[in-house]
Amino acid sequence: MRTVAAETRIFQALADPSRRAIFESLTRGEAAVKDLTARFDISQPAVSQHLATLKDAGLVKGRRDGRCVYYRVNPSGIKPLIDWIAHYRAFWTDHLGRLEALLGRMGE
Amino acid sequence: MRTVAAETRIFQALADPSRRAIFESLTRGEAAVKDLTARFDISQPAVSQHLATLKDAGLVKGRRDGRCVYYRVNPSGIKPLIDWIAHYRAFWTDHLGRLEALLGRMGE
DNA sequence: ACAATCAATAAGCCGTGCCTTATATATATC
DNA sequence: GATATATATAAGGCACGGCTTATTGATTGT
Repeated sequence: MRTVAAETRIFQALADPSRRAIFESLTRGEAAVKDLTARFDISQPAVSQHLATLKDAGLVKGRRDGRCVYYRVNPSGIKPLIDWIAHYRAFWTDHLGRLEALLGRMGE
Repeated sequence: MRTVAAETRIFQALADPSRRAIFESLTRGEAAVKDLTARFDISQPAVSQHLATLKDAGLVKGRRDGRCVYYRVNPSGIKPLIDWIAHYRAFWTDHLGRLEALLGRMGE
């Protein structure tokens, strides 16, 4: 088994629409596997497998509470992704305005 | 054939290590297919296929000059990716410091 | 026109990815 | 302890992705 770069795991994890939808759903708040299974039109094992992939990429974390396992976004998980983009900042300096506006909103 | 979201195409395009390496190589400057073929240990058709995928995702652009076709990064190509990340900014506010530093460097 | 160079396309192989159903494991309840 | 609920794992099917070699297309030069 080969070691895979963090960026590769993150890009691969977010490349699948179903998995990205699950991740986006979790950004709206913590949710149990059964909640996500109810939300999407795929089987419970499929949801668990997607969550395992997201967890392996460091994008989410799981917490068991009784019978349920609640998943939530790991805020620092997308750091490698941000770092990767920042590394090629020379190519998106034209987005500077957008970023400044973003920083402004974040200061509120 | 199904329509695929822009973010999906971008994530999928950057998920493959070889393809991401080609993209990163292009951030160092324009290059012809033959240059990239010499740089990486894959066949010329493989390089062309990767470039087609990157182009389809809007990440690169091609320009023919004589027999050679030169590819370069499309600066606005990663905008959907930045927008996607920004949409979940609530989860990376802890990276604010890094971003501010980044903006500082970009102002130089 | 012919030959040489560069790139794209075609066809096929093979591994991987995502889904399913079936089963196992863990926890709670009766 | 037995049953029910919640999740994870196992196994298999099937499509897709990335690579190869072979070929075609485009451009240049002799």
